[in-house]
Amino acid sequence: MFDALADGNEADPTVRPSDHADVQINGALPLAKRVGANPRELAQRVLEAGALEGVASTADVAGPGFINVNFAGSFLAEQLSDVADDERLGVPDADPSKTVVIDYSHPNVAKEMHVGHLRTTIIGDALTRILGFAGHDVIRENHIGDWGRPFGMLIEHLLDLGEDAAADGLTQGDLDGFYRAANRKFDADPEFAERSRHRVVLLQSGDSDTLVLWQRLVDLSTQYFNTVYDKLGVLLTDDDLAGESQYQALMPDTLARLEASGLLVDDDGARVVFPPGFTNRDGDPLPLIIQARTGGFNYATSDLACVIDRVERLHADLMLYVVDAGQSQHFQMVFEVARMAGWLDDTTEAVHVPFGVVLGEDRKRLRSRSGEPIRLVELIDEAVERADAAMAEKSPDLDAAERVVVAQAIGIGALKYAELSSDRVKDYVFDWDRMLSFDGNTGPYLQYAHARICSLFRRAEVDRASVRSSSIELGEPEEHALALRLLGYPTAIDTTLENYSPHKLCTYLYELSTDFTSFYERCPVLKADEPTRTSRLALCDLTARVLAHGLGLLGIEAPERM
RNA sequence: GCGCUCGUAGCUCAAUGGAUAGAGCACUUGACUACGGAUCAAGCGGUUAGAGGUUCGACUCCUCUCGAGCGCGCCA
Repeated sequence: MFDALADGNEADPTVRPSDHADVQINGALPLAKRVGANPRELAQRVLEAGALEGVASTADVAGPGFINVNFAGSFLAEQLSDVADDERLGVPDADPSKTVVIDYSHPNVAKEMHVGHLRTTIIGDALTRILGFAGHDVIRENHIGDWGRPFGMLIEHLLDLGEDAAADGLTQGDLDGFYRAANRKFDADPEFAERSRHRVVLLQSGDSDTLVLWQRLVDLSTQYFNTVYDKLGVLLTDDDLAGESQYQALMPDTLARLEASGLLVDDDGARVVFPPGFTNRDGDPLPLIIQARTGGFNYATSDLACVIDRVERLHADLMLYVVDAGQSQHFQMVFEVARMAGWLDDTTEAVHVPFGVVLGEDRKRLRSRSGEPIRLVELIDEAVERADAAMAEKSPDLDAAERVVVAQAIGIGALKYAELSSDRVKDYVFDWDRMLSFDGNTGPYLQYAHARICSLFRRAEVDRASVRSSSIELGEPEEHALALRLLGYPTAIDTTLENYSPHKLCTYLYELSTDFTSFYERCPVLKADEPTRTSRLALCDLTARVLAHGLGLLGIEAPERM
């Protein structure tokens, strides 16, 4: 629709929202500079070309050469009815569609899940849903920590406790207790420590009895993780498990391939690769250690094996690693080595999607009063309890069974939305009252806007599907603004995926909600005469659909009443 | 010491190099026997940590300084 600007001139075709009009078009400024013309005159010529006929109600040149456009109501209404008929709400299918492997959550076997896991799990899950809806082929990989030296002591501790007792503790969610007890014994009891070291050797050599015990630990832990995933409502299942153990067999080959490529260097008995540009404390080149002096492999090796596997077996075009920001140098080095070895290139890309720390009110890393990290399940349960208490107070007429379901949706939704609504790379302050507030950029506020629309339809006693194809008139400014916002959904998804930033989608949905409530205050729906009533119902219907859909992409439910 | 990330209203957060830096909370005021007030409208509040630079235009890009967090060789 703005071809006049592009016109083969490589002008910036960007159309963006503006305070001064529905949208502003800035392309005339850079274009004028390139061709040495006066930007205002150029913009004027663009307008006179007449491409906005039937689209704009007003279009004029402003400031240094912006083109301000206000859309004609009839044009917006036409676009809206196309979107209303579209299952995808106007969002096009990705072209090309990529195979995206996304690595997130990755808890450790026989260790508790904490707030850090909450971030990777929630952000990863939202990105999975958004990428999938956008039309990509998404493969989830939960790279659990199920291998390594601690497993010697964990297995011995399992034997000492007896399998049944151990199973009780682990499935009850006392993973830290189990781990700490094993660790204490390891430090205090030389005989236990010796058994543990021997057990590691057995595990690594593939001793079948040991593997059975190891598998038992893994099964108990993943069973527990699944209860957490279930509470959280995330997509991960056992099918997505791709633990470190699974890459052990690939590591000798990874080493061999690095050796064959000539990248591998012997350094003080260890086998390493020196990616350029990394230095250590003393200013010397910093190596990525592939094989330790002891002959053992490192997590760098495992991550490289992982890259190879994802590229060659899964045919990934894009690999996302939703891992805390503290790992960023590690990933830079791993990816650099993978590029040097030719496993990654311009068409096969690996991206670290980092996130910051969760802070307490004191702006320090969130801890419990005793200084321990807070267990994820406790956070989840408290979120639901707090939501339930709010329901009891504010919606006493909701029946008990429904309240249980809705409290889940609101509590979990609030928790997730708080994670997702600020820029993931920054640290964020955890605050129950703020996240559960019904005012501001929160989950409950968005859910409330949706529930109000559902309520409207219950009272209207009309079938939502029947108003869907009705024609829409945009008389009031609030209707116009809401329409414009609704048409912005595809762009919101696009910008969200540009940098894998779910908070962009959150911001869009929040703005949609505020636009809706402004409309709702100013424009009576049920009391309006026809055809305005039906037109407004159609606007409401589309708003609710976009809200519910967008929340769905964030992994958040949109209850019909609350 | 080196590297990465961050620094925006009192607080919590936004702002694909575009016009007068926007929201929510808090504070002040207005609307209501309410299509769910769990709301809406408005006011107050800024040297975007500081200094240079690039640009028609900088919170955004570059350089330096200050401050905070994290990482920096055989754990994962």
